[in-house]
Amino acid sequence: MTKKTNIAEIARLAGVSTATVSYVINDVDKVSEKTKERVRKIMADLDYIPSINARSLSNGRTKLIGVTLPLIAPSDTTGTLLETNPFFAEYLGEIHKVIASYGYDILLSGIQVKGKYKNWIKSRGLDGIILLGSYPPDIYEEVKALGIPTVLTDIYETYANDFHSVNTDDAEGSYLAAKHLIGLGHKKIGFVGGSIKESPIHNNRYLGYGKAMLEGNLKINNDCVFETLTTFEGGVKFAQRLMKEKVDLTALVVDADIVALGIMKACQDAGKKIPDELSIVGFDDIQAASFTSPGLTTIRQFISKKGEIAANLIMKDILANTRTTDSQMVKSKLIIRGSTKKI
Amino acid sequence: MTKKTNIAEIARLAGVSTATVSYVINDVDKVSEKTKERVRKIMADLDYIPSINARSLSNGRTKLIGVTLPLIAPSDTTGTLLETNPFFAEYLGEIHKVIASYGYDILLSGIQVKGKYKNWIKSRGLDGIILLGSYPPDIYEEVKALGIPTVLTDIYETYANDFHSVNTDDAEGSYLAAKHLIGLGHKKIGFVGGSIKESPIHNNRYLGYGKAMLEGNLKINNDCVFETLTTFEGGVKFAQRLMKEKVDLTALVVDADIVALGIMKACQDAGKKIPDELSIVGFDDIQAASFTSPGLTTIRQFISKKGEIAANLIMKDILANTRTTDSQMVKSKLIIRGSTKKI
DNA sequence: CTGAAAGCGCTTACAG
DNA sequence: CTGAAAGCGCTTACAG
Repeated sequence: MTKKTNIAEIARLAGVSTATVSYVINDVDKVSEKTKERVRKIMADLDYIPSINARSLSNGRTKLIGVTLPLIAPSDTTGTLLETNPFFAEYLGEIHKVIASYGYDILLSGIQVKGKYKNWIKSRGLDGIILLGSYPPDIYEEVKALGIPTVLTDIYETYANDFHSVNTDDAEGSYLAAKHLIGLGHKKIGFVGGSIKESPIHNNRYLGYGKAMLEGNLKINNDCVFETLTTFEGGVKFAQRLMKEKVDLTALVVDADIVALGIMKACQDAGKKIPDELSIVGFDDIQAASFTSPGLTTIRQFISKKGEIAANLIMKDILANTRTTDSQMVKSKLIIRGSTKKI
Repeated sequence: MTKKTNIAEIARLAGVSTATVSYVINDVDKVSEKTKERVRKIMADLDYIPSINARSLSNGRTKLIGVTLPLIAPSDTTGTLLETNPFFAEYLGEIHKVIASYGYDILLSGIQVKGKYKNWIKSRGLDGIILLGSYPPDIYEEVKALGIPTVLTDIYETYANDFHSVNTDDAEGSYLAAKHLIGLGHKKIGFVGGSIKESPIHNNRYLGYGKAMLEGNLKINNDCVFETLTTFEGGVKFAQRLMKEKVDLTALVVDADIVALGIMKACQDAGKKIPDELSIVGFDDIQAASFTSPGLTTIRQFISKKGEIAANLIMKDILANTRTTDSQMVKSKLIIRGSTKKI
């Protein structure tokens, strides 16, 4: 490895000061076109690339944005999360795409220990952070104290108002799902969701379903609302219970594709035909929703749209050095495949 | 925001020099236990966290590792890649897990323009890079010139010898797949793979299949070896052709799950029963392989194992400041689900 | 065991 | 339009 060329060497070769070289690098309008040319030529010849690191130290910007994933179970890692939930990968990728166009990079992390997270942000000098999913409330206090641009994703809690936030219109999504089933003539429609009482997201999805049922003059009782873990296994177990208890439903609004796929698989493995004996609508439109036969009718979340919005919100604050708090809602859309049928 | 406390302030408060504080931070064995205690106490009280950035500038280590994804099509982004190929997400996550335990972080990138990639590495001062998948040959020249620890993944080409490399035993994998089918009594077994001639990975998978066929005294002719795009759509199109041309095969060794899933879906949608009319074995064991009904019999790649190895190889070189070139091969394993059946 | 000081590679008022 | 110099927050020989 040849010794790294630095700004001093460029300055020496160009016969100017390091300040002037710096101005050229940053395209500060203080240097004559002639000098600029000369300096640029030398930089190109020496294949000189300024160190972002050194720049950060003097101007206080690292051009680094932290993206944080919710490690809930002790066994969760950023790996298992990225692997099992396609949402994160797509969101992450879209953020990367936007911020890379500004010369920014992403630093990935999960949150394990509370204080450690804050220290990580400080030690790396992150310019901003984007949080995916929800965390223990005190995390938000910590983040707020940091005072850096922050975007929250899929958070409905009140502290969302202290930051930028990006959401999917969850209620509208399951409303569309239920409406679709009602339009197909279904009357006994169940709802399957994650912890409805504790998670505002799941609760909103439940409310959208409820609204559609109400409009359709259909009854909701305790026998048609179910809670499961939001995993494939959760869906499998639910379906097994459903079949065993012979619950009398012709259709299901499921608030996550991963669960809907589990239900579908368990039913099919047991010989229960989808959609002939049971219509199913999912939520998310993950890639695998189109892999099954029949394909899963679902509510598409425009994840990349959300990622793009999140990235732009944070870049706006970083570049303008402001601390605004926008809240944006992204529409969802019904995608009809083969898992739903007229009754 | 309160003003950032720095090492000078700690030194002042503790009545020592900044050098001493630095020694305490780095746990250099030069300071008396008593002084250490005092300094540590003050650091804790002030919630002081050293800037990695500043440290990097003086010691030359950024504690940053670049992970690079192969953007092949012009429309590829890190996002679409992470989303459509679960391999990347899992690999990335596992690397993250390992290096995070050393206080390192990951910087993500795709390779679009050649020179830009090199400049990115230089400007960020990355301590090492891990490349997933294959790239145009000149990229390897560039990377080599950089002289930083580098790990290649799934590369068989000769330049792999200049770096660390991690591979799956591809040939063994499809050998196991074909053996399984032969054991079930199949004789007319086809192979479906990506560009067999151009990609050593696909070629190796093809060779494994060939070896098993040979051992089983089964014929391979041009009518039973097929090339497709390694995408879900590629699988769908192949299956449609297969059914239209009424190719006389009872089983398929497919060299990627994503393709196998496309084949299965197209067959099922057309009323062709899996595994009754056609047995299928995939390769990879992506998450969706267990979502379908029947589940996909496949060859599991131990992706997280590969990620762990890659991360450890690079950390070893970084910490010891060496440039070694190990080459590691990870075994694969047959996972039997419902897509294969005795004939 | 502890400190003074140079250095890492930049930026940025300030002066001219 | 250009430069001298201080500063960003650390580390690290070197000296004692």
